[in-house]
Formats: sequence, structure tokens, C-alpha cells
Amino acid sequence: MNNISIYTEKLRESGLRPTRQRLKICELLFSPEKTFHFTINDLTKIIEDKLSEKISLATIYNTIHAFKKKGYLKEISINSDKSYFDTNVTEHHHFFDEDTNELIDCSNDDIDSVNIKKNITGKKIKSIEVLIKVASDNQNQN
Amino acid sequence: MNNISIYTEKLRESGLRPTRQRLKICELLFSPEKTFHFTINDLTKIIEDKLSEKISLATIYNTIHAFKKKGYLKEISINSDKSYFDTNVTEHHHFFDEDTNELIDCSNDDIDSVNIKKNITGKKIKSIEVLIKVASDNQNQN
DNA sequence: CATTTACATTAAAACAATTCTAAACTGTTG
DNA sequence: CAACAGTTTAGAATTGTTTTAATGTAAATG
Ligand SMILES: [Mn+2]
Ligand SMILES: [Mn+2]
Ligand SMILES: [Zn+2]
Ligand SMILES: [Zn+2]
Repeated sequence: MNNISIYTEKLRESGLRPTRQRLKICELLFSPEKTFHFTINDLTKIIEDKLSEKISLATIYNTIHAFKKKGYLKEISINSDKSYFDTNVTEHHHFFDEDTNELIDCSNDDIDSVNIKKNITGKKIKSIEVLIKVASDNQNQN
Repeated sequence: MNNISIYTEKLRESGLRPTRQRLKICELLFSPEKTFHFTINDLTKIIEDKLSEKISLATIYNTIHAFKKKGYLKEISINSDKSYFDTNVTEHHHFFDEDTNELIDCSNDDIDSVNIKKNITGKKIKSIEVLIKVASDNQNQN
């Protein structure tokens, strides 16, 4: 099947024209069968190294932000060093491996649903997400 | 009671000598009856404005990091713009008000305890924390 | 089809948070 | 007091991110 037209649609939905650069980014993000987590730096490296392409940082940031705004990507905050993005846009929880700095999806089967009994008055709950930090047993957790 | 000796002890425990600047920081962090959340920028502002003191940024960062390492402060990741710190070092959950960018402790009474059924093999769970993002009902959530 | 216009890409500059550096300072110890 | 270890500081450097402004591209207009 023609993925290009899917990417084109996603770009249009995000308010962007389907350019060569943006289609390349789409291919990296949306063609893998499995969802994954990445930083802008990861993505830039892949574009440079694996694709031997050159897409300017500004274009990468613009495109990623447009997708995030539209809901085609999710941003995950693990630490304040950098932003992580997630191609799995469903509401879900994460393990964060402090040894490897790796972010791993927590299947809904692996956790009981979280029940909030009392909310802030006048506010609506937008999301409930759990972050489980893990590390090797015999590790010094700084 | 003499808080100074408590602060001195905390500093020593964190591997730092009790200097005038560091004791000032201790007072701001540990004398309030209620715990609170702050950014380095918040803290710097308080020192400058309310205390009319001048403590260099480097000293502030050093001291906060030493306390964090020792476990006298906790770092909370909400977004990647800046780090939030918490004087409540117990494991607990947070509401984050997207309208005001305010971080609010979620009392343990307000949430059922989170039950993880399956963990990553060979890893130990270091913490389980829930982040509940809230916003005004009639708000555009970008 | 030529012209206008809107949108894109880019390199580089600007920016903000954080970390590092190196020199001056302080307090303790021999 | 002299030597030393640790501290403070201003400012420089670094890092991730955003903005700018010049140039390019391609859809829309007539
Ligand atoms: Mn950090
Ligand atoms: Mn952000
Ligand atoms: Zn995920
Ligand atoms: Zn808290």
C-alpha cells in the first residue's frame, strides 16, 4: 500500500505541505511496525547517519511540533535535559530504566488502572500517567 | 529550637560545609512548615527579592544538587523547560495545572495505590509516581 | 504561461537553563 | 602565621531549543 498518501494526509492534517523533507521524517516516524521513543537528537542522527540526508534542525523541530500539536506524537518528560517523543499516542504508562536511560512502554496488562478519588476543584483531568523508575538491583541510585 | 544545627547537619550529611550562603538556602527550603515546589529561578528570585541577598547561581545549583543527591530534595520532571524541585521527599503523586503551570501534591488519600503487575526482568522498582495533568474545562489544550 | 503569493528550507543567530572554569576568598590546621 | 582544603563568585562555555531572515519552491491567479 501507498504510505506516501498516508503521510501526506498526516502532514495536511497538521497544517503542513508534504515536502520531500517532511515525507522523510514521516517515513522514519510512522513506517515502523512498532511504536518507539526518541529525542530530537536521536532523530537527527538517524537522518544524517542512516539516511545520509541533510534536513535542517529547524525543519525537524517544526515538523515534530506540528505533529505533537495535532496529536500524532506525544511528548514525554523524564528529566529536564531534553524532550522525549513517543509515536505511541495512546494514554499509557512508562518504565524508565535509569541504568540505560531507556524509556519502555508499560502495557496496560501490567498495571491496574489508576483511580483518582479527588480532583482539583474546577479542573478537568487531561491525563493520568504513571512513571515507574527502575534500575539494576545492585546499582547505586544517585 | 535551634534550626541552625539541623541545617548544619543536613549540609554535613550532604558533604558540604555550613557556610553563610548555604545556611540561607537551608532556611528558605527547610524552615517552612509546609513543603513546596520550586525552580532554581524561583529560589534565586526569593533570595534576591525577599532576602535582598546575593548568592551566586553556581552556589545555588551546587547546594541544590548536593541536597538532591543526598535525598533532602526531590527533582520532578514536568516539562523539559526547567527542573522543578520538591521539599517533600516522600514518594507521592502530583497534579499539574496546565493553566497556571502549578504543581500540586496529590494526597495519598486522593488516589488508590498503584499496582504494577509485571516489572522489567532483572530490574528493581525505584519509584512509582503518577502525574495527573489538569486544566480548566473550557480550555483549549494545545 | 507568467506573475503573484503563500509557504518551506536553511544556516546562523538568539535564547534560556545549566554546568564549568579559574581566580579570589575563608576558615581550619599544623 | 603559613599552608591547605574547600568555597564563592563572575563570567564563560555548553546544550537544547526557538527565532530570524534570506533564499527557494510551488500552488494559485489572471
Ligand atoms: Mn538533570
Ligand atoms: Mn517544552
Ligand atoms: Zn511510550
Ligand atoms: Zn510534591
